[in-house]
Amino acid sequence: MATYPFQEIETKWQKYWKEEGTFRHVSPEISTDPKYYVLDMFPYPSGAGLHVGHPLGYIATDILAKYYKLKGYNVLHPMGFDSFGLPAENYAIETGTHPSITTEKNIQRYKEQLEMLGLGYDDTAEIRTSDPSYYKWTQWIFIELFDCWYDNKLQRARRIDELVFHLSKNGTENLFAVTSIQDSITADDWNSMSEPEQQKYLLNFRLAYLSFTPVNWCPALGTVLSNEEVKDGVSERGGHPVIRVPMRQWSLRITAYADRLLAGLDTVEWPEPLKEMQRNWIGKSEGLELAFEVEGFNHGIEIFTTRPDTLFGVCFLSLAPEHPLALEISSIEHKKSVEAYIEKALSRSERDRISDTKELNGVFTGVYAIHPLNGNRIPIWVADYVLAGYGTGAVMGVPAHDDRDFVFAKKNSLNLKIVIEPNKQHDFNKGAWVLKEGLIIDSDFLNGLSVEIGIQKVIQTVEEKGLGQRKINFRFRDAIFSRQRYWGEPIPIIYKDGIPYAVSKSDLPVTLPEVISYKPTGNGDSPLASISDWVNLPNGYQRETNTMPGWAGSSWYFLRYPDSSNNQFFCANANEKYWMNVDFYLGGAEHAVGHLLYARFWTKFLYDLNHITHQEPFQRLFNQGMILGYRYFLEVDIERKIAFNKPGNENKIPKNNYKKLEVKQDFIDNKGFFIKENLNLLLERNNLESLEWKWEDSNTFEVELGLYTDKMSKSLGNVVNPDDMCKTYGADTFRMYEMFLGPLDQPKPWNTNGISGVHSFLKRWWNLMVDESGKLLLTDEIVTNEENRFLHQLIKKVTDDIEKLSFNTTVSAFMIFVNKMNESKCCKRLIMLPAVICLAPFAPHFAEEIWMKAGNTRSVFLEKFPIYDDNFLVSNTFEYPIQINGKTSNLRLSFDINKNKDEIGQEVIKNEGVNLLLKGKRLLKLIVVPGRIINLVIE
RNA sequence: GCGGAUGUGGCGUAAUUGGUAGCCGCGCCAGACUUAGGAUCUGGUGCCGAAAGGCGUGGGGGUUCGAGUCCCUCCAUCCGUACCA
Repeated sequence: MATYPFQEIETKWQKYWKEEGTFRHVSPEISTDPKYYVLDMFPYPSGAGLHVGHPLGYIATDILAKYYKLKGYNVLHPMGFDSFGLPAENYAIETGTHPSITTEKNIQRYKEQLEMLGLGYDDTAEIRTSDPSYYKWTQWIFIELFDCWYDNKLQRARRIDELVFHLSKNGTENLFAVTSIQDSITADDWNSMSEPEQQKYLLNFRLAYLSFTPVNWCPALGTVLSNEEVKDGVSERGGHPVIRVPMRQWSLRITAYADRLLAGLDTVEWPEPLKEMQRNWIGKSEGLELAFEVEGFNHGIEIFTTRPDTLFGVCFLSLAPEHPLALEISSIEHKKSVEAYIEKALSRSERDRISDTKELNGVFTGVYAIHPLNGNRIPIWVADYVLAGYGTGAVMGVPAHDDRDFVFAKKNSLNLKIVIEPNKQHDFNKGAWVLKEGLIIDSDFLNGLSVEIGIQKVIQTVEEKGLGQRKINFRFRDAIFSRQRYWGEPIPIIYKDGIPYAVSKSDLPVTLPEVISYKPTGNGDSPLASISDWVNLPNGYQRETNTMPGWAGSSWYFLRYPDSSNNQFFCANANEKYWMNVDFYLGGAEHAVGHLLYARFWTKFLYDLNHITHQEPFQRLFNQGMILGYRYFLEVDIERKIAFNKPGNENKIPKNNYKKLEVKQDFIDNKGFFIKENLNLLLERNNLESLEWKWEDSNTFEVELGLYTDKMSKSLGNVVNPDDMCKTYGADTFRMYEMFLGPLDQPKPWNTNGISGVHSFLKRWWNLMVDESGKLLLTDEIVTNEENRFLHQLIKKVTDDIEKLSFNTTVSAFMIFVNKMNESKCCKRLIMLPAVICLAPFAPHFAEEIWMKAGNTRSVFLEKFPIYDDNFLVSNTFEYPIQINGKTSNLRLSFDINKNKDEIGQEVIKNEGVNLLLKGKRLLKLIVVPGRIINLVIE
């Protein structure tokens, strides 16, 4: 029997494709074909190399790319590396190795692995974010952001020049700009400002701006993080605590684009849950902003509410600890306690804040506000459940109709006033009535109105009286853009007397200088700050020493691939117009609110400046499910010193006695059972006394372990590499097996149990077509209708399934096909060669080898994908299952496919077998669904 | 709390979108070839039952001639998010 020489053919064709450039894209100047741009999410080249989870998506996009190529498209399927980032830098801090060296090594390893899998990435398009020829353009885009402001009326970014012109003519009159300040100025005010004053003022408008705001400071990483990089109060990378401290930082005014980021979601084909996550993250809410006067002060406190209908139910006001008026208004006798409270609240870490979200504490300021509509006196409190960064940093407390206000009022013995009539069962001793149902009561001119109408009426009244206005707020914040780290893009800014100016575009890139130490200084300066001859320019100016965050380079990289070596522009217009946007983008859902939001923002911004022609970067997006790793544990009772032979004892023994001991691979035999002799060693590893232990069942030799499934990660030690699999079974088997595992979007634990089945399928196909001497057995015999039907069923299935990304079912369709062909030992040219073309996207080396053996001289990927013919798919009879009252019987009756309902019905009634089934019962109804089923309804 | 997803044999899964539940593969059982098998081939394999037959898509209810699929309700698991006024 011939062996299937996968090792030999895989290296052979990988080399051939590389030399021939088979999978390179064609420039739009030359190509007349439609384009197809497939993209994988940008990987960070980590030192661990690829694990089996990464290729899942890469294989899927590779199949798409190869399929579309066979369909006649000009395909761009590139790969690059998001090569700036913390791991390489942390490694540099530990070892002194320059991050670029580590990064280069890791990239080489990634590339080898990708090639080993037969992934046909276009090597001419490869990019790296840490390459100066790339980050030159990242810096260039930053300068464009610095040079723009956002016009709310035109709903687009405009040049700062135009803003300056407007200010000099009209001041802020008729200016609908997104800005950090509320004050209005006149043209005279503007014109009388000095140059530094003007520049300072303009920072309130620039889309890349410098501001002094509370930021997520991570002492362990020595850097500031964006909201998207903080999870549960700790850093997403490394899990270090994060605290809020005010610092001078670069931010990007992404909030200006909030509405367009929301609206754009309706134009793209993304999974609905992902769109929903972005909508929630942006968090648009409509409400009323209004001012309460403060007794004894001449300025009021602005609050924001989405429930203005409950305005008459206000029992207190709460200010965020950071609120500028919090201390100022406090009465003399309360000043001390307020001060102490604020100090304590501000020094708390984010994690502490989160850990007691149920505890709503606060402190009374000793002063009262005046209700703007009924003149009532309302106590003002300071409370840290009020966030400084949202709305106005102050809220009106309506304990009867808001959960938090209810808890706060109860804790601090404040009043509760009911202004919406709840349903009868509701008990105000137990909680607030928060539903927007019921009629308004005790509220002057609102009495008897519904919530919905009440809201509109209050807003209208308040606006008429000039007390406040309708307002839309967004949950998400401007993105903090500076990092106090070494291994990132330098921010292209220089300071003249403390005022930031953009580096001239002709001086880009601002390259990263060499440093002696990669360590963050810990006082908020980046390592760059210590290189004084880099920082201090000959003309007396200073360079910005912060670097850009990890997401800077990935926010526009998809625009670079179509023209990756252009050094005149980030992407020539013709190339951008032809290739963008990305037809198919595949990656994990973890980028939902970070990368995907920033990339959309930069795309819209570049569109506003006419640099590109598309507003949305990714037309169709798909999230692959994560591949999970297994870890194993053994259950023990530490009190009675018993080890269990089977998992599932958690609830059988007292909680304090129960323990799960993690078992590493070295204590597990090749059937997955625990090796009993290792019990003592395991106990010692877990620092347990190992004497006198017993097995629950000492007679059974096999010990089943419990399973944890979690994300594959180096730290959990559950990572599986594709390398060994590829060596044993070959890349084609590995590719098909990963696809065979199940639907692409479902998370699934990695499990190699089935890989031999996929491998023997390929072997069967090989043996069907190739004899022992390696010669192809193709024949030119006449093809039967049945064989044609099997072939065309296959073509149809593959075509349909690829469009749906249902690759697992495609693999099984190939298996069914080969099983059928094997039954008759069919090796006919007209059947087998089209099937090989179908297989090519999935098992490219296998297909290429057979294709070339068949006497062809150019790659199978230069062929045309076969098209199925419906005429071969239909058979002329259908075997109807016969149901009695909806239950399927054993009886089957064949009828011509073209026979209509009535004809079939007539014959069914006459049929002997049917009458036997009826057992003499009366037939009430006969249902015939042509091509599907026959159902007899009897009494 | 809120939002989303998922639940089908021992396991991974499939089901023409309301029409024969369990395709394909793993595992398991039996057999063939073999010095040997973690190779290959053949047959079997949802569960209960000797069989006839009955039961069966997380649980309960409903719509329908007919429900894995639609509706209501409950449960479990996973993911995201969290004081957003």
